[in-house]
Amino acid sequence: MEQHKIPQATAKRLPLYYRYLNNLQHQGKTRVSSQELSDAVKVDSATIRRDFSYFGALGKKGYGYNVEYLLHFFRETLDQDELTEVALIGVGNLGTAFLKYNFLKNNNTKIVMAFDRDANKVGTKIGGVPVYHIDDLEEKIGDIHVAILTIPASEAETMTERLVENGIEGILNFTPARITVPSHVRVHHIDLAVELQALVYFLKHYPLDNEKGNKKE
Amino acid sequence: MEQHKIPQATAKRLPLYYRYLNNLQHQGKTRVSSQELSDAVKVDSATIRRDFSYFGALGKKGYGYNVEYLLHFFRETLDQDELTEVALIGVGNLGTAFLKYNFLKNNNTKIVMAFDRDANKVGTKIGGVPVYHIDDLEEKIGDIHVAILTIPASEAETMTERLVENGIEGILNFTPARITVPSHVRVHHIDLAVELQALVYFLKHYPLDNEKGNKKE
DNA sequence: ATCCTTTTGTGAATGATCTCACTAAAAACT
DNA sequence: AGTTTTTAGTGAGATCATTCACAAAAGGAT
Ligand SMILES: NC(=O)c1ccc[n+]([C@@H]2O[C@H](COP(=O)([O-])OP(=O)(O)OC[C@H]3O[C@@H](n4cnc5c(N)ncnc54)[C@H](O)[C@@H]3O)[C@@H](O)[C@H]2O)c1
Ligand SMILES: NC(=O)c1ccc[n+]([C@@H]2O[C@H](COP(=O)([O-])OP(=O)(O)OC[C@H]3O[C@@H](n4cnc5c(N)ncnc54)[C@H](O)[C@@H]3O)[C@@H](O)[C@H]2O)c1
Repeated sequence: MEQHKIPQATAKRLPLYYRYLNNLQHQGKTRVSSQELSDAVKVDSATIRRDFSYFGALGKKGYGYNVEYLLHFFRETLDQDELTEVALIGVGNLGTAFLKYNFLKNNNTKIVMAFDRDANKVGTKIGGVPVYHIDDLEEKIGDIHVAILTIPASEAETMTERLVENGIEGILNFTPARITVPSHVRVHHIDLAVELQALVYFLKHYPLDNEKGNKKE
Repeated sequence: MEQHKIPQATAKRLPLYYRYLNNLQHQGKTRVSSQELSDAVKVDSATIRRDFSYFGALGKKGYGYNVEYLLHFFRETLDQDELTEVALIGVGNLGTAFLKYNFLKNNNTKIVMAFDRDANKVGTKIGGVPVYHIDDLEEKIGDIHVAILTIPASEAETMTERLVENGIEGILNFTPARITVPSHVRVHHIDLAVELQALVYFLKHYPLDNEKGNKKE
């Protein structure tokens, strides 16, 4: 609850850095420069150095960064040791895919329960995660504070109210609905149809160069 | 290939506006104010007016915007009449979910074919979309220029090269790998594990207000 | 026709993020 | 030990995006 100084843009890149540093460590690399990192994660090297600098001087001039040290540092900063439990609401196409995916790899989050209103799904386990009836939400949710929302858009608003009443403070919303929440609740929207449409729009209206080279975003 | 003036941030919101305006029309509404729109899509009303203003004066002072006219205008701007065909690479958990989802609702994009290397999947149809063997990519891809990538991260770099050689210019990448592409190719990353981790990070480190009200992002 | 209300469109201020370009420190080399 | 090379950290400026706040236009009412 401390660091107010880290820009949101930086915070969003931290998990990315963290994951790549993990890869490096598994490969046995002990040092890395901002330029190498830049090539790998496709973020400008100056931006990477700036990002790291918000946490103090983590590197050594003329040497780069020590992978081990950086990882150790980020593990603390990103609370990697502390597991955050997540509930998934709506075991449909998308929800099922998430349940089968192991978010725990390089990650400190775990889906520990799922809810649906379809009696055929209730009682089963998908990817090791138990599926409960949505009517039992109040009973089962415990002190989980993060939810993934993968129900039809028409259900989103009502469900959100219910989730918030039951202590949810963070929602990853895959529904196209733009849900309304009290100000202490944080919602991140991932709108796949919009992403696809935006990509197509950029392709048509923002022509890129025609030569070799790299571009991000 | 004209409007260079529209900020990327604006371009990304256009599909969102478009979809909501469609809803309004189906509800029979003929006019809408920037404030109403703001409440619905959770974007500041001044931002909405600014966004629209890049396209000229689309509204009337003291009245708002005519839904029909705005829709007509966006339909042209977003090339809604022109269907963009998309290929999906990797019919696994996530890929299957996308195939079963109808992106065409309020949308001008359609997944028309999928590829996998798993013989059990090849030859089937999922959500009406034929699944071909990845070896037949060159033969089947035709002049599709947009691909959705849902294969394992380890395959991403090689597959990307292959896609680009076969005319792909836009990639929606769900793989954690940050792929390298020539500069005429556009990649949008959607990294679900990062999104989840970022949400958790924000929850822990960026406490929000404690009272009632709305907040976006 | 006049007045009051609504709501756009936008100049200017603010805020956020990114990037250049340089200093200084450490490493690597000779 | 001295020289060269590498590379972090950062001040300052550039770029991009959001928001304020208000004049002007149009609608609606009487
Ligand atoms: N599948 C995709 O590729 C995709 C793409 C973009 C957006 N989305 C959005 O993601 C959401 C889920 O999509 P999907 O394809 O998985 O849909 P789906 O219909 O396959 O799954 C929805 C699930 O939610 C359950 N459900 C419905 N109402 C519920 C309630 N009140 N409480 C608990 N469970 C309830 C249903 O039983 C079903 O299992 C939708 O809002 C959709 O618009 C999906
Ligand atoms: N499922 C999720 O919720 C989730 C979440 C975050 C990220 N991801 C990422 O999305 C990607 C796909 O995830 P998934 O869960 O669907 O994986 P998956 O293993 O279920 O599916 C991968 C599919 O790709 C196919 N494939 C593998 N190599 C191929 C190749 N060279 N050519 C063609 N097809 C090939 C496989 O046969 C399989 O059907 C992964 O990179 C994963 O990290 C998935």
